[in-house]
Amino acid sequence: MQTKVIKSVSEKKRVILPRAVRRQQLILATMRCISRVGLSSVTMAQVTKDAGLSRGIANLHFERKENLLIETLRFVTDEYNRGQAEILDATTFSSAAEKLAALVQFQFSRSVTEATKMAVWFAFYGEATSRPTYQKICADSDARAARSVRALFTQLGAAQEVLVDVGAVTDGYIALIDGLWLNILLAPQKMTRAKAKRVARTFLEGVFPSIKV
Amino acid sequence: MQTKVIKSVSEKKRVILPRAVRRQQLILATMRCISRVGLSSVTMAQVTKDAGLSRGIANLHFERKENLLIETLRFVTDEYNRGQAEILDATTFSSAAEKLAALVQFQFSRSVTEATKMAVWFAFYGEATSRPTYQKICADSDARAARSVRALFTQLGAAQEVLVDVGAVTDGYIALIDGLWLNILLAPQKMTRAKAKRVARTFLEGVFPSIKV
DNA sequence: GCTGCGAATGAACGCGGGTTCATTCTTTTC
DNA sequence: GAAAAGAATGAACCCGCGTTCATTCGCAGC
Repeated sequence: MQTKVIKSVSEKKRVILPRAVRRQQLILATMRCISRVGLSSVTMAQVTKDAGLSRGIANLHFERKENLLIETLRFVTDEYNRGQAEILDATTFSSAAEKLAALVQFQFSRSVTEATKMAVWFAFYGEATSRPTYQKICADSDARAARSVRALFTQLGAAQEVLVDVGAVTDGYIALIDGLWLNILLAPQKMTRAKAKRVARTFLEGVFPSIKV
Repeated sequence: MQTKVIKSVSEKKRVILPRAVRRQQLILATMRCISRVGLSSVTMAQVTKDAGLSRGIANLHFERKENLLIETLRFVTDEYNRGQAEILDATTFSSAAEKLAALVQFQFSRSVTEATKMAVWFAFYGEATSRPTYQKICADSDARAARSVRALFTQLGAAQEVLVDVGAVTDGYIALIDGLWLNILLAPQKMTRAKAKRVARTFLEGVFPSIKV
């Protein structure tokens, strides 16, 4: 049989790779599986199969399924926070307004809003109420994100002639973004990335009239 | 033993109630369980125990667990939509601005934002990507809610001197509310109902300057 | 009061999924 | 080149959960 020949050639070449690589492979596979079947019905069998690895490997590198899930959440939040910080901590922008434009661009970039990541975010949000660990990771990530946005908004507010309530505006902006992401996830054909950007810019131009985002 | 006496008195008095009552009991129990342990680990045993009923009764009234979950989602969305429609379809408000104020009041009322309901909403949102049935129910509910908000905003926009992009403002408002709900769920001590209302009103006064919400 | 119907019960079943571990294979060290 | 270390495998185990169903019990009709 041809299949047999092919199989015997490609079959079972056991590869050994560093721990960090395996962990990432499994995390990425977990993300794909969550977006495909949902957090509540992901199985280790699916994840390891998707990663092209054997059944027992997850336990070797993560011990328990719960750890793999937690690391997956951390992976997504860290990646986002790093990306956002890269913009907001940068000193190369010529103005605060430009930095703000870059932020919006980033928040609705393909890499942030791609279906599999959005699905993972909200899957964990949905479980956060009942899982202290998820709750903490989400809350910490949100707090970090909010702090740096607030700093930027304070700067922008100072340049305004009209007094703005920076606290309320920051909370509002964060909420707006979360809500737009949710919309993109639930009805992607109704809420596109372009439309979402427009909505975010409308909000920002409303509160900071002097700038054009 | 006293306990024994009490037990033997209160024990196993089998009660028979109409189907609709049993279904609602189970749905309410499901909501409590989801908010306590999360959608991904609710079990039928927990639900029936929480409802104070026997193991098999859920299958008697819902056939499969999945049906009970779907009905629970429908229960929550229907309740919200009914409440919102009651305000937006009313003809007793003396002005559109007043109607808007009532809407905000409703959206952050205790009954809408109570932890158990929020938890249920977002638990299903999180699974919606991978479950067409959930997705459809959520999308339909959102669309209905958006339609009537849009109608109100169109009215309000017409009364403005400055032209507003009603579409973008509606999308923005809906997203803002969703985001605020998410914040209330994830960090209730940081985002209170009062604060959320203030943020929503700030947004509305920004886009409809002529009115005070 | 008796009977039949259907609501309610909960013990039992079977399966699916997480976890374990003996074994195999690769790499490193001496 | 041998041996030790440890990465990777996957069959097997066990537990928990959804579902079934024989049985019990309350109530309406006669």
